[in-house]
Amino acid sequence: MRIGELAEGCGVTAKTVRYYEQIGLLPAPARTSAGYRDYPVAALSRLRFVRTAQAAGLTLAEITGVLGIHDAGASPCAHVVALIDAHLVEIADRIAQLRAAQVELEQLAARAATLDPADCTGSDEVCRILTAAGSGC
Amino acid sequence: MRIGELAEGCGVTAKTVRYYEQIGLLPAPARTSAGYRDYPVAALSRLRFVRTAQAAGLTLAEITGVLGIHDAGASPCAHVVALIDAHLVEIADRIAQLRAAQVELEQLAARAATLDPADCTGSDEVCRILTAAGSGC
DNA sequence: CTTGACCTTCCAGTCAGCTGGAAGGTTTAC
DNA sequence: GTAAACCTTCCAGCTGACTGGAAGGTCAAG
Repeated sequence: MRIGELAEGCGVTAKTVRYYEQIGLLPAPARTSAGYRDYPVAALSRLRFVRTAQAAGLTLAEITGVLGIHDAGASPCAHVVALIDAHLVEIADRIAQLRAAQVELEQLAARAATLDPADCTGSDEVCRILTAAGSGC
Repeated sequence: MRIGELAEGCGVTAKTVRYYEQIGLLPAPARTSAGYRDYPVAALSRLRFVRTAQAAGLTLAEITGVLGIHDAGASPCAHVVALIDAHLVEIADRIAQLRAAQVELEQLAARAATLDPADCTGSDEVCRILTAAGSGC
């Protein structure tokens, strides 16, 4: 199978496949006499796995790790479960952060509605909507 | 005021201040005879504004825009309100995405609990926990 | 007078995951 | 035979917000 066929079969570009090979995510395939990459059918399922794992939120580095464990003949289950748990924690954190930002921005929007632009132009401050906001720094 | 003092006064590094100047976020200050940057006290409030706006979720490019409007003598209120609204939409989208990912991962974790690693080692698949997951590709 | 903390410029790299383009070789269809 | 579609390598760039380091100049304290 040539690279374009493999790529199309998984919804990626040939460029992406070469990139995956370059970073060690996919093994270097055999070559035809003309130097074209010649993939076995099994490459399809490996690449599909990569996309699936990526869709589940794993990074390419993590997927490389999972594949490495698999290729070493071991079962990556425990590793995968740990990765999933770690990602769940990350996602929960990120949602909490976004929620906080949301509350903050909604307050700013509410504040903006009470301000008259005409009151701001002469001010030293850049923008009164934002100035008193974070109060960090 | 020297760069280190300004930076420390706002909880950033001198490198960051130079970077902000480089991308046009902060104006180039006066220099001492030795070539050191010499900031007016007002630089503190401008830099603080940058950090506040950043904490509110605005990108440096957006903050540059807000400052530009201010420096041109206009009131950036309407612009700021539009930015805030846009960010609220973005945040809502992002939270929805994360929630979907969360549900997906929780299902995977639940599935993992029902699988026996011993069943996997001999398989052609890389990992049964993930394989049937996304079903995309 | 020397030590150390501070400052300067410039160049390059980090993270992640690709993507674009140049310059050239191969295969396939008409 | 020729045009289009495919393949190859290599190098560079993108996003965003910095950060690291080299090589050198300056300032304040003891």
